[in-house]
Amino acid sequence: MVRRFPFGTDRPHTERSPGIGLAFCPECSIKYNHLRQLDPLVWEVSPMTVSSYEDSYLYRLRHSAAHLMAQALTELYPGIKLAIGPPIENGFYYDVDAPTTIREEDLPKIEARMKELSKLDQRIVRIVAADRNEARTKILEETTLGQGPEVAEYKLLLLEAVPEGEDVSFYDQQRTDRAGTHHRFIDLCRGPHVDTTKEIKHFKLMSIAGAYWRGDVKNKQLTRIYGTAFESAEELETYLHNLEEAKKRDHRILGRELGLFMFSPRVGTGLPLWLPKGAMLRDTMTTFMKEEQLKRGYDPVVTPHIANIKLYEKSGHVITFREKMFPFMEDDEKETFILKPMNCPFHIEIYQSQMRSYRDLPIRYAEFGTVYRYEQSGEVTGILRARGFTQDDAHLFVRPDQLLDEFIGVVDLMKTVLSRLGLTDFRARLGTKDPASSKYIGHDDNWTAATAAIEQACQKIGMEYFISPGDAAFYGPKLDLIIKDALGRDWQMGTVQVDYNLPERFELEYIGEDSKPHRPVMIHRAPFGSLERMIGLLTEQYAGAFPFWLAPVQIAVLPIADRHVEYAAALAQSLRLDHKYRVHLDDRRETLGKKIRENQLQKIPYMLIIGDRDIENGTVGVRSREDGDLGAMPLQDFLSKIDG
RNA sequence: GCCGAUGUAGCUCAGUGGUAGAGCAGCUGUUUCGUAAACAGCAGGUCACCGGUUCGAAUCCGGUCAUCGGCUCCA
Repeated sequence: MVRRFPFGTDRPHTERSPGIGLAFCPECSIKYNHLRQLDPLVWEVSPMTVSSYEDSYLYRLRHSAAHLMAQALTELYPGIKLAIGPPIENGFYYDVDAPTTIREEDLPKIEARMKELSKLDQRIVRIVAADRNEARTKILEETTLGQGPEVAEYKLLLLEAVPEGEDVSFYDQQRTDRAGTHHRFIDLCRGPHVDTTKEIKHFKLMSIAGAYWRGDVKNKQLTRIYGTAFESAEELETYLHNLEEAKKRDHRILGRELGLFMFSPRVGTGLPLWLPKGAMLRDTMTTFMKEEQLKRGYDPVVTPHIANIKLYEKSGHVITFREKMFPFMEDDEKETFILKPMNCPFHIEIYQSQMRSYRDLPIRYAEFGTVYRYEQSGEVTGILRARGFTQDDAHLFVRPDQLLDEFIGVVDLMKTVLSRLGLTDFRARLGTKDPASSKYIGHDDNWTAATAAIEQACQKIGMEYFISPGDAAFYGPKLDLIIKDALGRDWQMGTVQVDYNLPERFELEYIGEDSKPHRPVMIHRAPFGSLERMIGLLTEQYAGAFPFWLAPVQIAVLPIADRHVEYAAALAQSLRLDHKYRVHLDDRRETLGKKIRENQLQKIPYMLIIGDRDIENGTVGVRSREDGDLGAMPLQDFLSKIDG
């Protein structure tokens, strides 16, 4: 691909490796990797995609920024143990085991030292060890920079993890000062890096966090320092600005501003209270889903919020999730009850309440079931991760020969739902069993069959997915829809799970054509995932400006003066009763300007302004959320406008 | 649960050892208005909570709780 760029809008970012620069097209906001310069104005380029971020200059720059930070940390905190420091989606981090606590107030100091080190124009040189022994010696003698072998603790562990036959490389940041003394900072690293520290100019250290060595909670917790780096000051500035803007879209802020939901410490962590407008939103979404499900042959059921614990002992949930359940309701003399953490066992009970024939299947039980899970304190995040939430749950009991079609039907429903909600930016994740873990129940044969069913269904319906080992439910593999929030964090939304194991545990049966008992397969599914998480995410996606069909208030009627209130009230009531719109009458004695401002900030799709002229002519003054004042029009014209 | 940060009026925030502040919101009055904030007045806080240091603490120290950013986890 050859593309011509206006002079000055592109640039090779490193003279020493001209083949891998980056170009930016300002008109189309697309970044390109430039492959080759054909003449002064023309580069051969390829569009930069997510998968090639790893090959980009930016990726190397951030990786080098992590090393630069490690160098500063090594100087400022003698005895610090370096672990790993990779580039990540929006920057980089380095995990360290520091001799003293590093606080956020220390970041400016570290940043300042990085700036100095950057300016020293240290050459970054790749060194490949001849063999493992030499690598080991280098780690112990050179990367420790005379601080003693103990600072190499994590690097030695990393060396063991380098696959046999792969080069073991080091990157050395070296310079010679005016007195002629040679300085170096050498770190075990696969690379690649930029050529000199001077290239690392536009960076910022963002935050400090704890992170377990190798991501395992049983290991020591290290200190992780996050930073970001860009190729230009403008890009860094834009990134930081966008981050601030994204925070304004945070569902927790909009939830309060728009009157959707609230939390109260007197109620409890992670237990949302739904306010009138939020409750309206829930109703609209629930109604939509119920209608879709009725079209597709689901049967509604309703089950209690608590149950005898024995039910969950049988399902296997108590053993796996005891610590994540709300405290049990115990009475030594009587039964023990628990708040339900999920709905499956109830639907299984309903299935088992009578003999099922092969002719009855598939059976699809749907319920908006509110469940309670005692998430760890640090895990609760507004309504995206609450301790009480409502799943748009259903369980399908199907014959093995129906599994594929039923699974496809569910994926089709999910696609319908996503498209109706206007969510286009999602990924599908196939969570499979991690062979190394012992948390999974059931025979391998079942797991293989279930996983194959999902893959087959996805292929048939053209759903692209990526495989994530270890992300299965404990009873079966699953296909999850992953969507990002305003801050770019991934959230699991809708889910479909194929389950051979609970039917076995509960000894579910149906009588086949051959008059013999057979075992059904279960599909667990929730297209939204939960109402709470989906509403939180939609709030961020739309920045609170919900599409007309979802908006809790669709139309605000604004009388200009007291004498218009009666007419406006009648109009509002007619819109409610005759046209089934959700209408708010703003009859406060405020100026029109103020009412317009406030209803606009409430992101109401349409305002109808009523004054003398409108009453006289039978018109309404229409103001749209997106396009502002549309002027006066006959009511009928407004109605046909919003109907279309 | 762990690491780091934050907690002052309903909201957004100022106040670094000496009598708690502003804007918006609220209330009262005036204004009756044509497309993003009328005007005036009033009221509102155990400075998250508990303990300590001090003649004196919103401010310094310790603990607890909640929230935020991560880590781990997510049936």
